[in-house]
Amino acid sequence: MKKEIEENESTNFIHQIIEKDLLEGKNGSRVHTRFPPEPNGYLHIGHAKSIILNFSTAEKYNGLCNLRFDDTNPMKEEEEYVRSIKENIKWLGYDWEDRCYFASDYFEKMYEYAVQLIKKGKAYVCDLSADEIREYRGTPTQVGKNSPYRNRENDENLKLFKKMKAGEFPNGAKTLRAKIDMSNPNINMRDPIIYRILHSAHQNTGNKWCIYPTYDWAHGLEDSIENITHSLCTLEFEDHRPLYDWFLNELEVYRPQQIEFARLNLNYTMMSKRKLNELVSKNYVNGWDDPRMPTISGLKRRGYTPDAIKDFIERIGVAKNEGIVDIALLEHCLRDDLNKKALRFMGVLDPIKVVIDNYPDDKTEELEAINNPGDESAGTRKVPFSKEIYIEKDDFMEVAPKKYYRLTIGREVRLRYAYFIKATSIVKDKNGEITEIHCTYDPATKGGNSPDGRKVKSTIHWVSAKDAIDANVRMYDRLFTVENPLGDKEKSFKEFLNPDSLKVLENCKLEPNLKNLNVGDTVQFERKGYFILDEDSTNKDQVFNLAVPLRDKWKKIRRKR
RNA sequence: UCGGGGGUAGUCUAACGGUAGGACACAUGGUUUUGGUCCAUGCGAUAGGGGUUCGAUUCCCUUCCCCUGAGCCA
Repeated sequence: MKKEIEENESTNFIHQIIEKDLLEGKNGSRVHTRFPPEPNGYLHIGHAKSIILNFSTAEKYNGLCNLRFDDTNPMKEEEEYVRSIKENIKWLGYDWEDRCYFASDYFEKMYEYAVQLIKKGKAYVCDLSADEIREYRGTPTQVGKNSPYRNRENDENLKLFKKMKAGEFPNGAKTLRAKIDMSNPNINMRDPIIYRILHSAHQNTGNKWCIYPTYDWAHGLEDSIENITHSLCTLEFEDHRPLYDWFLNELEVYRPQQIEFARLNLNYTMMSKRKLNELVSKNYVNGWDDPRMPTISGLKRRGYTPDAIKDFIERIGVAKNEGIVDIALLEHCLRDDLNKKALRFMGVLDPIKVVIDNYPDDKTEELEAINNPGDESAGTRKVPFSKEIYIEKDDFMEVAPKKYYRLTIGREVRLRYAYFIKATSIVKDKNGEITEIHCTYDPATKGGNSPDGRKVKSTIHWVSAKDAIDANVRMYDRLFTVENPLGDKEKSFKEFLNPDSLKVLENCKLEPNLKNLNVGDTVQFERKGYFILDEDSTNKDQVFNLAVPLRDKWKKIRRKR
């Protein structure tokens, strides 16, 4: 066991704690984690960090990880979110087996525990209003004062609590509070509320309950009931740990260990569920799975793979420093993964016609192309070639700057897997726009090799005009123009939305082999980037989403000038 | 000045008293039928000040900076 652990190179402070516990035989040397989402929104990449941490930690130590919905607030939660959360976790490649639980599964038990706490004299029913409770609570620098209801007899508390449960009081009329210490410097310990009255139907329990447990009361109990060993959560719950411990200790039940880590932040996007919701509801983006969204559904539709996301999460590590990770790392992980897996094709995104004057009018050749230069087992394919082809507009320049290696009048370049061609003349329309480039080809260079050994400065991609298939390609860019869209106190994040985050190219010409793709397949368009076939495709028209562009040295050179 | 947490290259992260290392980013060169990939090289950090020690990112003291907490949200 120990050897296994040492062989695994990735380490973080949580795993160090676990390994120490294992060595000491704590919890019977068992590891059991859980991922506890509230079903009140879609999961984002920040949640992916938690999912991957919890599931992979369990995996690493031969333990288990539960999926548990923390559904203690019926006002905000919906079945639809439960569905999407399950789907996202499965997509990431994790399996909770038969251990999908709901906080609401334990409502009865939680109620009994509350009764127990009352009987112990450690909880009381309070009649203070929300405003009054706030006043009595004090401030960080000022102690609170006891509620006038704090010293009710246990029997009266019990009676009242039963009436709360029976629905005899309106919302907000009463709460059940833990009796701890109104002068505790930790505000969470100043007689926290553990039950509130909410006459609201719950998606699981219907109208059975009109009192609902608060997070602090519910969460530790859920962990305890499920025999969780290590309860991993984000830093903002650090202040709640004393309360987590207090409840379980007072109840004298099994107490898991809560460990807090820093949540993930990414630049040029944001993780706020509420604000992401606003982008969706006000149509700044096209739904939760818009490929520009940092949601797991959005990432999936963008063309991200579970492997790339896992690799990313592994690389950023787990610590207690709150940092902002560069989204370039996420993109790198995707390229890294897709470079190994994606088949290459030629697609001209912004086409201009090239006529090869000395090529026979009606001839079509099938030329052999390599599917993945890094993976011989991916094989080869045939690509049709003919007299008229399309190339990218920016692969030709009438006046070529110094470091421009591509096609220009008089210069010879290679058409990938085809022939060397040399530009001879251009045709322009009345606006001075180039409409056609005329070239000659060298028949001896078939396949792209020159028998006389002459070199060419660049290789460009192309598509046979008469064989091309049409497609729409959605070019995505970062959603925001600034690293931290929430970082400006005066301006709304909406002012930093990138107006160019989506550009639709409607006249793309693709090699015919792409016809056989299925929705969700990801490919590389050579020299351009990785693209995924989107679900909006029809039999007639394919729609591709840019997942991530290839690194582009020429772009850098151009930018410098 | 109340409580809790945190400060290691531009970014994220390791080193647990013993050569400050890795990844991304950036830069330069090589290979290349993708200005991709790959390979090589370079750049570059312990917030400040004291102390303990043969030796401190690590332990102690102190100053500074950042985050977080006053929901019947989670």
